[in-house]
Amino acid sequence: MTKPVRVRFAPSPTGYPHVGNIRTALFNWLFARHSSGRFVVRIEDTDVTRKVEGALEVILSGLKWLGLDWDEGPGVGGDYGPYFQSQRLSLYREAAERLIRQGNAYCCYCSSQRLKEMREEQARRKQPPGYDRRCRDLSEAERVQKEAKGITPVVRFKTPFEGRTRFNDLIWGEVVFEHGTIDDLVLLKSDGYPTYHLANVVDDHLMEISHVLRAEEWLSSTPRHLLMYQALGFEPPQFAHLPMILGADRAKLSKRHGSVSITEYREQGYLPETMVNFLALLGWSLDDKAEIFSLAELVANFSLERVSRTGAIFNRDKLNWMNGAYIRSLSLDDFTRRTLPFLENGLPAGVRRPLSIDYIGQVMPLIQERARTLAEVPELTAFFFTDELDYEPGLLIVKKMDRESSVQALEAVRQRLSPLQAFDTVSLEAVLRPLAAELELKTGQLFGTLRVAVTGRTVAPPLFETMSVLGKERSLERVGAALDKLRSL
RNA sequence: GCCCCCAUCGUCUAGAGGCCGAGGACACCGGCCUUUCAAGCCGGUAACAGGGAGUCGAUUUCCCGUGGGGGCACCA
Repeated sequence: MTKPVRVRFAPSPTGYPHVGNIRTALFNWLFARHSSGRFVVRIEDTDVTRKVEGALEVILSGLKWLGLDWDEGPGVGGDYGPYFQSQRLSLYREAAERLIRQGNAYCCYCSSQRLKEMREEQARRKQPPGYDRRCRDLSEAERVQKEAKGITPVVRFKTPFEGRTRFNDLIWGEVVFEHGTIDDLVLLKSDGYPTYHLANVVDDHLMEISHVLRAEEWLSSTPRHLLMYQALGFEPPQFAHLPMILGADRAKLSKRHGSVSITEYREQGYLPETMVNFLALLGWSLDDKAEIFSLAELVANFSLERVSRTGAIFNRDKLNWMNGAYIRSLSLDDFTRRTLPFLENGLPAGVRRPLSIDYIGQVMPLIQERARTLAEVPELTAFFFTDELDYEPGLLIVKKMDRESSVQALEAVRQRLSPLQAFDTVSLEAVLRPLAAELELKTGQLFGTLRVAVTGRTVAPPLFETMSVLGKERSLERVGAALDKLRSL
């Protein structure tokens, strides 16, 4: 009989949620949901010195944003709590003490100064760094003496000198490590907090975690963990190490590569469904065709067998494309609703607030298929909201035209449009297209000039739609302003 | 330095001995559509790093090398 699937995402509140961490969370979540298992969030707050205030909240809100809900953990509780390691200190201490009693661990009194010098010396001699085990076989008398000096020891694991540990990683297959290459790692720090290694093993066991899905960077510490499971008499979970997410230079994705926090993508106007889909495809694929997956489709199709072993570069171009595709697939209402906060934030301060929902509703259809991120919508649509257009007058003179012909064209436009009753796209086209012919201009010339007059830019949404949304009065005002600019040239 | 791992277009990847003179997607380049830009449609450029072994036959198996990554903290 197989044990029920229980997986966990175990972030450390030492910084904002890196997309790599989020990808790990996503895969854990997908695996749990696919196998009707439980997804646990456990907070690994054992590094007091690196703790970042507010990071926890950001991590959790990031998960919520993406739709990754958890069955046990912060805010929801569960039968295996507490879910903060800082509240489980006695459990780790007990485990460490037991290991000492059993002869699997020992107190180490070496100062961090000595350890540092030792590592430097090892580096100088081009030897692999590692603890030299000076305290491994201290006599009782020596220990008493050290204690008398007031030194608070750390607890180290007694890694066997001989033998090897092999395990079958669900993604990497069989992996073997010689014990001789593993030093005596610290289990309990001198401040009484456990290291990741100890806390992880103890908690994964106590929380009955069945599968550990974590990044590849943990692969080489897995044998240490296995050794600890063995010493503690715990049955280890199954391990699956996920490929790394890389920067453009193929190194582990980090700050210097630009945006790495999921919150930055949120702020930059990427949709959660884009991030989920994109991250899922970094290291996992279904077949040789499918690119766009909803969360539900991912749940239905996810499997570890289809996770690759190769690190994947985070490709911003593809992310942008995908976000554009998702934006286009949104209903107009949904698109508008999601864009609203970005408009509130991004439109020039001079634009009167509150923004008119009705007016925005008219603008949004013109921009939806052109936006790649929500954050660029304000920039793309600013001319709809501002009264004064600030642009280079020269832009009004398009290809094969000069100042005179441009003035003429805009004057003609003004004359023909002034008496218009209906200012809809059909009426506008019915007037302006013939006008171009009449003026012996290509439509591109007339419309190009007019586009600049009305929007202040050469690239904009379709002209007639734009003018229709702006309305007759404002459109003609802008034509007038353009004429002034041209004449002052 | 030591240990572990990885290796198909620029990027994400499909490919589990003949279906591959290698497929899809992004990006890029053409073309169509078109009032600009997008979107859409059509087409194109572009990869199995190298060397052995084994096989009737290797992108696909094994070995060697090469390149890359990860780890080696009282950080996770």
